Amino acid sequence: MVRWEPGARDRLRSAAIELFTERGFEAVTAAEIAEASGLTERTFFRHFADKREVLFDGQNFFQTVFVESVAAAPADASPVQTVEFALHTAAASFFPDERRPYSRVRQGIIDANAPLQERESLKMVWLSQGIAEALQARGVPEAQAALAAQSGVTVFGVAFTRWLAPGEQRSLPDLQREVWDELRGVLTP
Amino acid sequence: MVRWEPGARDRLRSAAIELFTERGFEAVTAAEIAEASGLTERTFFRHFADKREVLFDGQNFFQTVFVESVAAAPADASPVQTVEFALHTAAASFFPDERRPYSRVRQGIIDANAPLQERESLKMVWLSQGIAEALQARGVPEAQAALAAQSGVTVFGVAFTRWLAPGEQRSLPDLQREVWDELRGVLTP
DNA sequence: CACCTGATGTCAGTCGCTGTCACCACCACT
DNA sequence: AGTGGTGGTGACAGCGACTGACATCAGGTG
Repeated sequence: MVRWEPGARDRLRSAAIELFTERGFEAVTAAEIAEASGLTERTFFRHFADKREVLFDGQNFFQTVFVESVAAAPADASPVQTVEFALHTAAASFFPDERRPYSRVRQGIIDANAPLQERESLKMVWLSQGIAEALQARGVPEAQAALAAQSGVTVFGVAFTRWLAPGEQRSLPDLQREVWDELRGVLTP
Repeated sequence: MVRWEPGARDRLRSAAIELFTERGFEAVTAAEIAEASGLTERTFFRHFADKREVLFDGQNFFQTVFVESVAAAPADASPVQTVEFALHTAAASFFPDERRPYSRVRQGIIDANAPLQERESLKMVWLSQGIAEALQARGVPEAQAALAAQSGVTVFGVAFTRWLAPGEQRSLPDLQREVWDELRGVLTP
């Protein structure tokens, strides 16, 4: 026997997604998510810093993979090539095609609620800053690092949206390659 | 004689900035801002959708100028040239050098508080979306529009940060031209 | 067996924010 | 002059997000 049912965090997360899908983010209280998981509101806030974070804590792991992949890129790669490599690596490991249905559900919840979009956009800023720092650790000057990192986040954002589009079959890394080419084409006419 | 003291909105905004600067965003309640303005908390929330918005409602005007400048760009300009033109126009009219001290104070408040950074990053997303829509209205395909718009927001962000740096003397439009060149250099080695 | 540890429950409290109703100058119209 | 509409405001009650403080309780450790 165990002290408590294990996996409280996971139970809270899946209960939250289920309830948000049914009734929308705003119409669900933290206490309800906790109750649906057999826990109390106070315990919910011990696992997640706030109600929105229950949808975003996985993103921290993605950022970790991304930043580590920057450090693992070939030493002779240019800043942008480094970001391309890291973005490809992180996307391939974190967003396999099996994850697409879950990502669509999650994105549907976010797209329906402005406060969730705020959190999402801030996480993208942090991702960009994390990549820029990792580039600087490789000796890239700050200005180039910030621009290469932000371009990588731009490409990720556009490619990710395309990946979630109904009927889309291509993998996220494939779409990222496509968007990189489009970005270069747009900026150099 | 007037019914009420006019300029309630402006009084709330300047009282808020003063209090935030003294004690930080979190340590100031909406009721205190209202009281310092000779109003009630309820009236504060009639003028601003939430406590953070008191620092961001001016940004809506910037976006309006930006989007209208996209429509006013020369008809033969490429998507990126259109964004460059609009960014230059909006920055010149909305961020003259006289505004730099105020912008520094405001940015200092935002940089010290994560929820404010969330709002700021969401406004940048909206700005990007607004520009992309204006480009599409000019006949630019969606994919190119999104990438050109997002690149413009990237350039604005980097240039704006540089504009606020201590000792920086150059104008925001000048810095934006510089960053555009850097971005092209980073992406096309 | 006593003690420590860590996840949880309980409770009270603050603050952001909202709905509702009343008030009260000013304005327009008759 | 009277009548009614309008819009900014005050007063009040209430909900939900979040926090601090303290108690509980089962398991591991010595």
